[in-house]
Amino acid sequence: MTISFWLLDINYEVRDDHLEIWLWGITEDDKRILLIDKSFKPYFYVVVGEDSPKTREEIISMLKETKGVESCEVKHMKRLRKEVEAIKVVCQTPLSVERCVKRLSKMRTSVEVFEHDLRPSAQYLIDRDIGPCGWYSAEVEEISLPENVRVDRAYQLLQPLKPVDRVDLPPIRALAFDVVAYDPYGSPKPETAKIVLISVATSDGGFAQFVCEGEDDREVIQQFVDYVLDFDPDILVGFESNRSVLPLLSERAERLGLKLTIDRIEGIPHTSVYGHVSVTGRINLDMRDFAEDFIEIKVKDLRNLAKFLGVKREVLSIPETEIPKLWERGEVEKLSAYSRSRAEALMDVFRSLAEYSTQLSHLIGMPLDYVVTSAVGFRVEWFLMRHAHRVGELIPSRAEVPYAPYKGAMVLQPKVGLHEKVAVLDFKSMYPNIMIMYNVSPDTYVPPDEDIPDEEVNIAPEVGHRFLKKPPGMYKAVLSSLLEARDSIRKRLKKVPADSPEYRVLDARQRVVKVLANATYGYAGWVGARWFVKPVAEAVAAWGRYVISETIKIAESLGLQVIYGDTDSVFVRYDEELVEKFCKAVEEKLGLEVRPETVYERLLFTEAKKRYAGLLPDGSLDIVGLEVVRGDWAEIAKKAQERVLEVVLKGRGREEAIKQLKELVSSIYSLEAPYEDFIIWKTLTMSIDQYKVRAPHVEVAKSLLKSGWKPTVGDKIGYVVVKGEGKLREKARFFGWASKEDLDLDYYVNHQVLPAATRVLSVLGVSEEELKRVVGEKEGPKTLMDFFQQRS
DNA sequence: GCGGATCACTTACCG
DNA sequence: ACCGGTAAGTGATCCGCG
Repeated sequence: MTISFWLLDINYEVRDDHLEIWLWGITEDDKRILLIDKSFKPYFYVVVGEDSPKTREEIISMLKETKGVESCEVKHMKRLRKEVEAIKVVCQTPLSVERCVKRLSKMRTSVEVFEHDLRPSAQYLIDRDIGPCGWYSAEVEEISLPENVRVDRAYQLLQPLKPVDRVDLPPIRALAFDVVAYDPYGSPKPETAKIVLISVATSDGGFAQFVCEGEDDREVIQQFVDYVLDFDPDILVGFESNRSVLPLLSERAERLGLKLTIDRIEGIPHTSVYGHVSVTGRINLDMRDFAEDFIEIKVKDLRNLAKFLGVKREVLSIPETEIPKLWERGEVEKLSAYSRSRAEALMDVFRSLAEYSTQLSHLIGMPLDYVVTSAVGFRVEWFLMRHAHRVGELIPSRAEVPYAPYKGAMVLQPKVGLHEKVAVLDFKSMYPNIMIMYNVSPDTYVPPDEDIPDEEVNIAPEVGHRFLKKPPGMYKAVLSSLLEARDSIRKRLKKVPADSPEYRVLDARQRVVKVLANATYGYAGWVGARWFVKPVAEAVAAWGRYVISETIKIAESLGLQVIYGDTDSVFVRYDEELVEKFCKAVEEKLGLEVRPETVYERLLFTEAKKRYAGLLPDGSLDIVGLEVVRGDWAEIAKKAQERVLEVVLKGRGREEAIKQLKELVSSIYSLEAPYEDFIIWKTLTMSIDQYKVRAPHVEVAKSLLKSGWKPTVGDKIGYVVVKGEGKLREKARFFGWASKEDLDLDYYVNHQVLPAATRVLSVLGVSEEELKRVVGEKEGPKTLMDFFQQRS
């Protein structure tokens, strides 16, 4: 029989020394199914070196007598530019693959192995060219449900899956959950914590809450498990569920003698690659991981993510350190409202990202939960591996390569000052297009020791690396398809209102494709990449520098004054006619498309590169690189700088800017400004003991650690600076442990507000000393007496 | 032993 | 666990100084 379904998840099982691929799907008529494919065997390739003391035949016979090897077959493959004869070694299980590779390495013979480090489910998806989150039809035979498997029906797959041409989503059931834990000693630890509250919101509008009433949290956890099994979600939606929530729940359950059987095989969640928690048969999505894709969100909490995605619902916020206090005081209602708002917001967040994430998974071909968790480099690599497989290119195994820096992009020194009417001319996807145009790729690179006529290669400027003009390399093929995908998304984008959440999601999606295309260059220079070839990255950067310097020459020859430039853009005095002429000339001479992306009414440059602010025609400000857009400055300083910028760019003069700054400073000294505006947020990028200097946020993290909290790598530490003697690090306090009255206001004025404001005002000739003097003056009426004195 | 100059470390940004 | 280029603050260290 033939069935049609949407592929949700994939995993593998080894039964009686044989591999089974398990495909979890959703059918059109809302049934959950499991398809078992017993036809797939894990495999790897061996290429025998020319200098190998052992012949290919000897190696084949050695492999054939290794336990678990099914077959060895010599296949004609490609390895970079060369045609090679590779032994395809098909094994019974991943374990037998491992065994073979170990034997080969012991032989001390010159062989290269390929694909031995791909997990079976990954190899299956690549081998069969299947992308998760898409529709497929399958020839199947219904079988009885395997033991403990919780689906409507199970099948054995008889023939390879065939893709079905439809893009809609099936009726996905999603369950969002929020967990509140109580630990008298700080961060919830399995030994001392108890789960006191779990809120659950479902895609059909359901809501439930389980509150701890007894001695321990046994019942709460059991109620949650029962609810999950009863609702039977396809997707579990959580926040920080990978890093903390699910591990905590699992361990608590274990300690209580319970099993957190929330998957579809009556097993328990298990941590797999990249710290992701797998729940077999379902997709476990941690919305915290999504936040990483949105660079606009500085402090990546649920509230900010929801806000960014246009979620209307209010997300209540309680600092982590307050939760134990509330529970101890019996303020369950507060906690319950807080948790409910989070679960429901999570559901909303999921709704607004469902389309985006599934498209991403399908486009890259990675399972949904991995694609969200994985770093950009792995997404690029996955995409490349699928392409390689299609064209018979061997996928290299990951190797350890030492770090090798190289020269990157060119950045011009900006012309300091306030400029009128400035156009920014951007190259459209410069690096990808350079790679396409000059066919720069690992499989087109010609090493220096090879003899080849000059007319057959493109030679990179400065560095001299050579790349075959023909045939097209991997990067050219892959990038062309990505750029096309982006264009089609952008066409859809134009049909959607610009202020709708849908617009933002589509926009994010096209950005992901763009990021993926742009990351291909970064991938090429990443030492961890399977296809790391330094000359590829080096050549692309060199061509980039060539292109931008030629572009500057063209601009200047046309009489356009270049004010600034960075990597793939030039800033020029705007002149409609000249700019048009310029774009044409660049395209003609360099073969790359350049376009005026924005025209600023006014633009301010300090002497620093990568930092400027411009006034757009619609009256809004575009601020780049300055403190306003940085997440590690106190809000109060950012506000001050933004105000000053607005006044200056809108031409209201430096006196007005200084006046507004004075107002702001006095609002600091009078304690009118809200406490949150004084918090400085900095990321803990290493574990605490790895730091070589005692930075303020690290000292604060240490103090948190002392009182039982466990700040972990990646956490944003929020601190304020309080009155007192000594170094800054001695005056930094966790924001939850200080109040307005403790703040060292002079620090904020002299080290936050004034430097940020001076950065801008110095362009207009105001020095920090002058500003300090002016701002420090007594301003405005303070008392009745002052008031009358001023008027007289 | 002190205080400014310089270096090193750290974070976050740009494209 | 994507690249190099860049700014900027704070801590750590250097160095002259009778």
